[in-house]
Amino acid sequence: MNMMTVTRKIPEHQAVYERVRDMILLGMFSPGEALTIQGLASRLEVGVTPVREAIRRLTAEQALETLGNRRVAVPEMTAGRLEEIYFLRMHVEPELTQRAAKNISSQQVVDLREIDRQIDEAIALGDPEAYLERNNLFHFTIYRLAGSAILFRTVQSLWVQAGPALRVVCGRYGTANLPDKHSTLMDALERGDGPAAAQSLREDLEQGLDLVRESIRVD
Amino acid sequence: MNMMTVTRKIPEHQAVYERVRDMILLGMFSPGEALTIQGLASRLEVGVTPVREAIRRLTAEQALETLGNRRVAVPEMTAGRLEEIYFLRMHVEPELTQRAAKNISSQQVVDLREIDRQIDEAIALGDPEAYLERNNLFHFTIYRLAGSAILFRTVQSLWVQAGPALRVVCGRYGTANLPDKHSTLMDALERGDGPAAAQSLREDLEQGLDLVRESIRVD
DNA sequence: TTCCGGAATTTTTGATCAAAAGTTTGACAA
DNA sequence: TTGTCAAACTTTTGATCAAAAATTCCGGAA
Repeated sequence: MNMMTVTRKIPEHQAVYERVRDMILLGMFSPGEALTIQGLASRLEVGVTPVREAIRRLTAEQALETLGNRRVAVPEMTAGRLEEIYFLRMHVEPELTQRAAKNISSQQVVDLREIDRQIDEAIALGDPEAYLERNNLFHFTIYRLAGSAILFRTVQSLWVQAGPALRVVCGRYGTANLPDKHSTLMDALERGDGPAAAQSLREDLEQGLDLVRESIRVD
Repeated sequence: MNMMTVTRKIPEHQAVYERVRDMILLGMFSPGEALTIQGLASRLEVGVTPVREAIRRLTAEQALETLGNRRVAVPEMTAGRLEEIYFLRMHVEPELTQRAAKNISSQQVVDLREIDRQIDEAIALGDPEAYLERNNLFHFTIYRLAGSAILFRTVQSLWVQAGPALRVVCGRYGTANLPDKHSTLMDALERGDGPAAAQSLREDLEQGLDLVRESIRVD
């Protein structure tokens, strides 16, 4: 048995997985960009073995696609892929939000409002990096409160898949007209009104979808 | 360029991944059972490296869970997990079925009817292995026709997660009262009636869910 | 020029080894 | 008997190497 609650040192492959996933999530690779194991290994200054394992996880999550010839790449966003991703998001994320509304504390609402303030700040400053990072934190803070591990990880995978395309949108149109349905969402969460929270989220998603759709059409 | 369509030799880690996934899918491990990399490697008569990569993919798909202490195990089925899995299945699988209804050919309907006959045979013979294998083939043959890669892989992951619990159900109650909503489903597919096909599938899923719910409650 | 073929280079893949981490066993004390 | 502790054993992990596979590069033919 293990008496103390020890801070377990996480394995390198796990750390590498998280780093690369966050890099994809924040759009640090362009859609279509090919990744090499060795390239990542030298870039991240780690051995090649942990990178291999991280890559396998990311391909399993469809964050990367295998190119047949033993290579992996960030998938190109197509209209079909986009619709599939948002089909799922549109079903799962409102549900998670609704579940979160049952569990949220008033302190957590305060914290969320602070994160939302930082989002608005990032939009005002035109800082897409910060926007994506804070927006991600905002939503996943809520989703974690739902206490639904399987739905949570499914949504995580969907965000990673959408990440590169989202980044392109921000780069192309700037942060000026990015959606902010967050205040009505938080009002609903504060009252513990699950259905209303879910509805706000649907609208938030719909807005995001429209932006990406537009950006796809242009290509 | 590559003129000929060559039969590319798949890497070992890919083959191992598929083998272990199918083993989980067919319930060859019990819920809660711990798996070791070395154990799998010697059991499958392969090296340890490919097994490691396969394990990473399977944990990413939530087919296996990491036990904190660097070990992996087949997750125990809980009421909460079950509801989450079926929440997703209930949204995604009818959609895939509906999409498939648009694309299916009459020859493919004939093939499906043959698979369904084999399912009935397996039920009659009380052969859970064959039942699970053929039932899997039946549904995924349909899902593949939808031509929706992301939804397809999401459902694949959900089936692997449900696999061990399904196997327990078959083992406990036998194959006698297993659902067969397949004939109405195929009639709908044959007419290209997407909504009706989706509805049959919902009923099929509901029946399966009830069975597993029952088996969880007993534990 | 463009296209083809093959050498040179790079990358992936799987085995193997040593170190780190985790589990089991068994002796010994209470 | 029960509980504790350390030694023995097993497993995971990450680096490294050789072989296989893929890509790039380059010279020569059309």
